[in-house]
Amino acid sequence: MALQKDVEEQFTYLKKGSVEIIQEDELKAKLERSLKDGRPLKVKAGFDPTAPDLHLGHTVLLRKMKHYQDLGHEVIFLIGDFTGLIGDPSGRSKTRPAMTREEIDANAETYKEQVFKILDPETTVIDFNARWLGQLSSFEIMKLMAKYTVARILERDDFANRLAQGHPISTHELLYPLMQAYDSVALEADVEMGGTDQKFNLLVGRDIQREFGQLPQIVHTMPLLEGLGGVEKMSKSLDNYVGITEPPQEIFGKIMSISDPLMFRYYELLTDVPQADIEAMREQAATGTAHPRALKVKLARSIVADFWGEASAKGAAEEFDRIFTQREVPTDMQEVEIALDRISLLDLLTENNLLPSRGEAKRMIRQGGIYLDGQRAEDITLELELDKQPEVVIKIGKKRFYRITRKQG
RNA sequence: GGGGAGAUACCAAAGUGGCCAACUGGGGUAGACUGUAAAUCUACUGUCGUACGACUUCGGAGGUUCGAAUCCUUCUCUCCCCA
Repeated sequence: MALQKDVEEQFTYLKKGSVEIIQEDELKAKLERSLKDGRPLKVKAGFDPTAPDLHLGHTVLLRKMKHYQDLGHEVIFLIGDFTGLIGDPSGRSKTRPAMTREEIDANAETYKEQVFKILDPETTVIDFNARWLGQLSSFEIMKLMAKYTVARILERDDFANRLAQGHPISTHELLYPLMQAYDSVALEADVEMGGTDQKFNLLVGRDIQREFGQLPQIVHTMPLLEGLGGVEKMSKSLDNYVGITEPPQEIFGKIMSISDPLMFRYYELLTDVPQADIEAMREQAATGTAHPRALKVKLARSIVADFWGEASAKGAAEEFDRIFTQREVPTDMQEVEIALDRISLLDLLTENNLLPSRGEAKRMIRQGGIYLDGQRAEDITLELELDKQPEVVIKIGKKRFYRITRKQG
């Protein structure tokens, strides 16, 4: 397919949205050669198996990987099952807990199911680095370690910071960049992609490949997507993420809750809307010719459509409007069945894990955060009479709805 | 190997025998205002009881004391300096 496209055209397509390509002229040269020999480039990106669910942050990178595929290159989705045993120190101020074999396997499976929402299932190669890292003898590891110096490893931001702040660094963590670099050797990667936080690791890959007599890979970094709060990067552990398998309604709602500045950032990284159009929207929002809310709706729809299709996106938008603009009850909500005729509100909330403790539930009621069929619950001692009223809709906070029903039989 | 410092709730960080369920900041949650935006304001943020209150928490284990996050012993972990 696109191996016919000329080099400049490919390069422009690949560069869009990227933070850095090291070195640009080397990439062009590689594209040139690939075109001449009819041999696709090997593009590698490693994924840590800690997050069983992909979120929008990952899709920034995946979208770019897809671009390589669009051009006919070979994309290798590398699951770091071996390095996951170490725990990537990237962006961490603490040592990441190592995972068990079982956890890694389970997570890897989940990954495979999800990446194909973005990547082409026909051409994507999925690999595991335990395949070669697990085979290395301690002698070979020593030889690998001999190829790099402690000072250079400690240059890395994460390590330098942790050292400066007196946080512990375990010795095995120092090996992480070398292991990842060796992946590139084993795969003979032409390009390695990653978030900007990966820059150091990716660069080590170049050095180590050179040591092994290979042409150094191109380092291609993408921005890190900010999480819903807009400050920290999107991550599962911070719970500020939008998972790509989440239901349309959830995704839509989460996107609607982001701030305006963040919305434009998301436009840049999560849609194919051209940069010029984004700037125009920014202008319109600032001058009041367009309501920011409308722009956000458009963004939310676009993202939902990526994973669930246009129809679901439309449905999600309508549902959102119904609940939050017209303040009606959602059409679908989680059901909770109760096998009692009477139950106190507190028991209901805590025994079904709607809230973590009775104290929390009381607090919510006192603060006016609990609604029953649209009526604010004022009384902590309130009892529901399910024998008289077998169905009641309970709203917790702004966004959580449950349908409570009397269990029959 | 030697010497010193430290481990407090989600994070940071006070507290060094009773006034400590533990200052303060951040984060989070709820409410007001809104566009489920931002900013702002208010409240809450260990468990249990409607509540006066009770109970369990300050790295682990043991001890001293009427009483311990605070003192002692020991264990685990971390950082710094010297070699």
